[in-house]
Amino acid sequence: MTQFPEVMMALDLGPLDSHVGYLLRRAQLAVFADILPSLAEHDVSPADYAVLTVIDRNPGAGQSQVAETLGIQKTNFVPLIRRMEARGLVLRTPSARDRRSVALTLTPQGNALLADLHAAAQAHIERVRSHLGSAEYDSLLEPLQRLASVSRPS
Amino acid sequence: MTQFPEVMMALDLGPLDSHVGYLLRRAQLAVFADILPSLAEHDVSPADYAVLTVIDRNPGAGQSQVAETLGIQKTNFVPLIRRMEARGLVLRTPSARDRRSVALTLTPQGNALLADLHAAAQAHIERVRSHLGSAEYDSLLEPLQRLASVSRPS
DNA sequence: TATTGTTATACTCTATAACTATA
DNA sequence: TATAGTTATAGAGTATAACAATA
Repeated sequence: MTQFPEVMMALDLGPLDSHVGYLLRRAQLAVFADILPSLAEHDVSPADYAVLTVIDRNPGAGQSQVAETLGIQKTNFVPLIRRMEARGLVLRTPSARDRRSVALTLTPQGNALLADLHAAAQAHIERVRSHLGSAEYDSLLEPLQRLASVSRPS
Repeated sequence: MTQFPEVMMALDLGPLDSHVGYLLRRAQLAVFADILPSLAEHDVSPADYAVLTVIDRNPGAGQSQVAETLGIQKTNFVPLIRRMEARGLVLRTPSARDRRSVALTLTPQGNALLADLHAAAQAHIERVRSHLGSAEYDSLLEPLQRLASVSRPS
């Protein structure tokens, strides 16, 4: 016979426990919770990390291009990138061939910080990978890429 | 799920294109974007839908119990549940055996609305499923459940 | 002492409108 | 006309502190 548990009994989620949207949301929060402290040590948000990564891989790209790639509105991108410039992580240089746009590049400090962030991210990914098991982890990436590619801005 | 045309040349995402956290985030936004309009027609948020579902499956559960199950802080749960009560979707009855707590149940209107929401959710899930293919979709749920269960409150 | 529900509040994220200077 | 960047602002969503009533 089952006895009443001392801790609170979890409630029934019903159809939510196999709802892809609900599961994606909770899984994303759990995964972010794992890497958040490592990023916070460097005073960096997940969005900051993504921006630094994209600038590193696309030096000279314009603000709106970087913002749109990451699904960040250009209007919300301004304070984010300005803060990084103020921290000496990013260089904003007026483009010569299109004087409306600002070309983004990493400073040496930005590059050094990004190296630390990549290391932290790799350790984080290994934790997630070993939590799931390599096979299950690997099988996860492709479908997520297919879903993620839908949300690309027009 | 409708695919948006790509106007601009996409920048290189570097390691982000296989970063589980980044992919989970973008995938979650894409999937939510698909169901959001259907829910909005009923003036319901994803959180609202989840709350109604859990109350339906656990009639008489207390506020904090429902909130904690869904990872919502009890303090943020108050305006949410009060709005549902005001809309006539939820009944908040003082518990007899613990006069601190408020037992939650659905009204007939809440039940009727939830039926519509479940239908919309089912149609949404079918869109996602056919976008990914059944096999890939099915292979996605278990790892997501494993990840999502990490964030369950202790 | 601990827990349930509550208020007030602040902070982050995200969204919209409107502007400028360039193209 | 359209685009890159900007400002101001409003709305969500989420977080903490503190409290009253009850256990």
